Amino acid sequence: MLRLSKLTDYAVVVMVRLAEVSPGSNPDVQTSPGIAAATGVPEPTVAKVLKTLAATGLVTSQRGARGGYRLARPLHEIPVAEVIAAVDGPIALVACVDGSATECESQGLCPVRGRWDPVNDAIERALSGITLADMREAAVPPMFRVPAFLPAAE
Amino acid sequence: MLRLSKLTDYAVVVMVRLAEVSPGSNPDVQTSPGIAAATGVPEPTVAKVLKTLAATGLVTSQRGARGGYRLARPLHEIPVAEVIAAVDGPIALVACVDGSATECESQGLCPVRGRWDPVNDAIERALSGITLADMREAAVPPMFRVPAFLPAAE
DNA sequence: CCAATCAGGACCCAACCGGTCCTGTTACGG
DNA sequence: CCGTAACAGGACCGGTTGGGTCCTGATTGG
Repeated sequence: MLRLSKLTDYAVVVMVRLAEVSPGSNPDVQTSPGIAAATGVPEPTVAKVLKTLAATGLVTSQRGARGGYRLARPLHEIPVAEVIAAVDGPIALVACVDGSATECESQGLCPVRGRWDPVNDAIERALSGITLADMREAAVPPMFRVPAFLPAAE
Repeated sequence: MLRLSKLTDYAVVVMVRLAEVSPGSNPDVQTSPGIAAATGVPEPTVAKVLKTLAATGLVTSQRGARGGYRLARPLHEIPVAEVIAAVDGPIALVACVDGSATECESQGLCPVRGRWDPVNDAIERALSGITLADMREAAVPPMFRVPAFLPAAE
């Protein structure tokens, strides 16, 4: 249940990687192929995710040669809710949440008419309280952290 | 995002209807066709949902002639989380939550290894705090409440 | 004994998601 | 000034999964 798309998962991975950018290294931006190599996520998918994130302003992009992506804000200022909303669309568990009044065919007797709203709100709040920084800190013991290498393909 | 299946929505509708059972009327159980007629949800779908709910013990069933379904517990004792878990399976946002260690192909560098757990837990808690009774009370002004009639089909 | 109703499958269709690719457009660097 | 590297933003296609229907038992009341 509550299946959120794999793309969202990738988005988190990519953004965390974006934050782990070489401390004071050459460029302050990272390219799609670079991130793909570092994370193991297929390159086209990385590009797609990055483009989506850039469209919503979660990351900023630098076009042209020597271009790349960069975090718009530090990890601890980015709630998971924003990432999810950016990739998967707005937080909404069921089809008839608010906007679409024309949806319900049996509108007269639909007993949940907007009833999921408190649930949505509760989840929204829960998700807004967790930032990407929290996700980086938590879980995974440091011993499992890999420095980021490996060409991913073959 | 966070798309939960339409079946879950139906489940809530059906269970609320099950609770709105005629106060002290003829049978204390309701049949699938009856609920379908009252809610507008297609009858086979209602039957399917009811069977699933019965399998998880959220509703009890009476077989044979004059049989039907009945709530196992009052609405205010049933958190939405239980309904969701019953219909849509366990609460898990991403594929690699805990059990499956063989999932991650690029296991060595998967940077979110179990990182969604706190998020899952937060949602789980949020969902456990809301009961079906809350959903019935909230939203929808009483003026929109319909007594339940209409054969649904034509 | 018959009819009504639940039980539990199998099954099919459609929508959506994941993933790839292609064609601009921008800007750095020589 | 030109070539190249990288983002932008589509279109597109295939696989998976959920939504929905139906059929065949099993059970119980009249």
